[in-house]
Amino acid sequence: MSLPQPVRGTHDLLPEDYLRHAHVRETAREMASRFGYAEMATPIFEFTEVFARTMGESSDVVSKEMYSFESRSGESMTLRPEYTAGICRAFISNGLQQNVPFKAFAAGPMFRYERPQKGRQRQFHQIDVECIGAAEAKADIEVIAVGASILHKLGVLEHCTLEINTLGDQESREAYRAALVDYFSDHKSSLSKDSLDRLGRNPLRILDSKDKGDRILVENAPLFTDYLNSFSSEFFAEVLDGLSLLGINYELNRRLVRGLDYYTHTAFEFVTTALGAQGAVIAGGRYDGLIEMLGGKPTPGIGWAGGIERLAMLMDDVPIAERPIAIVPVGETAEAFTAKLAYQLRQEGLNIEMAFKGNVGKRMKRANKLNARAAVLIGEDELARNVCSLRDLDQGEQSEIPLSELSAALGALG
RNA sequence: GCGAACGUAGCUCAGUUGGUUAGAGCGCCUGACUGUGACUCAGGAGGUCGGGGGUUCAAGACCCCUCGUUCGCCCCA
Repeated sequence: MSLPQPVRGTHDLLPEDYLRHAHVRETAREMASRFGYAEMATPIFEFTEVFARTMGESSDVVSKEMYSFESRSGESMTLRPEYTAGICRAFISNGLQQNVPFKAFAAGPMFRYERPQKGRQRQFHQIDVECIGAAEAKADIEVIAVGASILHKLGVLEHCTLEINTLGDQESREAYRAALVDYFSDHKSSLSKDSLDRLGRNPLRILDSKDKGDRILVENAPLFTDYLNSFSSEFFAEVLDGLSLLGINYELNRRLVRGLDYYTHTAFEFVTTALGAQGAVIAGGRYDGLIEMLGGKPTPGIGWAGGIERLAMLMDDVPIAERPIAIVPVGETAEAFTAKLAYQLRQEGLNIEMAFKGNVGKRMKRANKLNARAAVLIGEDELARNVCSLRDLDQGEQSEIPLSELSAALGALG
C-alpha cells in the first residue's frame, strides 16, 4: 500500500473518533464552567521565547521537542507544546491583572516532536484549566476539584489515582536542590547514566528514576520535608485538608516532581495504569514564578493540562451519534415533495436523512446503517391521500398517519 | 535520542522446511425482494504481500537499508 499517509505522530480524527474527543471536550468545558472557568483560546503558535523562557532551556520540551520555524519576518516561531505559557502571555498582553483571579478553560492541539507511542503523539490535544492571580491554597484545591469532577463525569475517575506532592516555594526548592546535588555528587560513581545527566539539569528528577541502583541511593537521599520552610509546609497541609474536606482521594508521592522550571508548591497528577508507559491523564501544579518570567508583574498561578486522546482511550462507552429520521420517497413523483418536507423538518430542528438516489430497498438499508430511529415513506399513494407511512425501525411497526401530524409524531419518538 | 518486536484486501487475521493464477471472516457492491431495513441465499469488486535493494532456478517467507506502528527507556498530557 503506498496510499498517502499522515505525517508521523499525527492522526486523522474520523467522525467516530471525533465524537469521543468532542465528548471529552464538552464534558470538560461544562464542568469547568460550573466552577467559573470560561473558555478562551490563544494562537496555536507563539514567539519561541514564550515557551523557551518559561519552560526552561534545559527542559526536554524546549531542548529537543519543539516544532520551531522561522517566519518570513525572520522571527522564530513555535507551535505550542502546551497551553499554560500561552495563556499567561495572553494574561499579560491583555492587561488582565485587573480581573484576578482570572479563571480560564481552553482546549486544542499541541505539538511535540517526540517518539510516538500509545497515548503519545506529535500532534495531540489537551484540555486545560488555569487560575491566575490567586495565591490561596483554595485555588489549588479548586483547580484539582475541577479535574476530579471532569474525570468523574467522564466515568474514568475510578481508573485514576491522584498523586500529589509539594515542591515548596522558591527558597525551599533551592535549598533542597542544593542538598540533593551535594548528596548525589558524593555518589556519582553509582548513579545511572541518565541520572548523572539529570544531576546537572534537574536533580529532583533523580528521585523518580526507575533505575534499581538509583532507587537504592534515593532511599537515603535527603527528604524534601526537611527542607520545606514553614510557609511551604503549612500551605501544602492546607491544600491536603481542603481535598479531604471535598472527599477527593489522593496519595502523597514524595518523588513526584515536574519537568518544567516554572512549577512551585503543589504538583499533582491523575495517573492510570491502563495506558502503558503514559500514566498521566491530567497533570499540573502551581507556577508562581511564571508570569514574572514572561515579563509581567509577580503573579501567582495554578493550573493543569489533560490529554484528550488519553482520556478518550480510558472511556468505556462510546457516545452515540444523534439518530436521524430517514425520509424515503417511493417513486419519482414523490421526490420533489419529500425534498421539500425534509428541508422543512430540518428547519424545525429534526435530524433528517435523505439519500440522493436508490430504490426503496436501498434507502431502507441505508437508513438502517445510519441507525435511523424511523423511516417516513411517501409515494404516490400517500401523496394522493395526504398521509405518510411511518415506520419505527426499532419496533419494526409501521402505521399510516396524516402528514399534518408527522411533525408531532416524530417529536414523540424520543 | 537509545533498545526490542511487528508491517499480507477497507478492518481483524491465515499463509506449513522459500515452489504454479496469495486465502478466510467481517465490511463494501449487485441480485433473489422493480413500495420496505436488521436475518438468509447467490454472485462480484478489492492486494505491485509498507517501500527499495540483495541472495536464489524460484521470495509474502531469507539478508541489508528505509518508512511506519507497537512495547520499554528518556520525557511527558
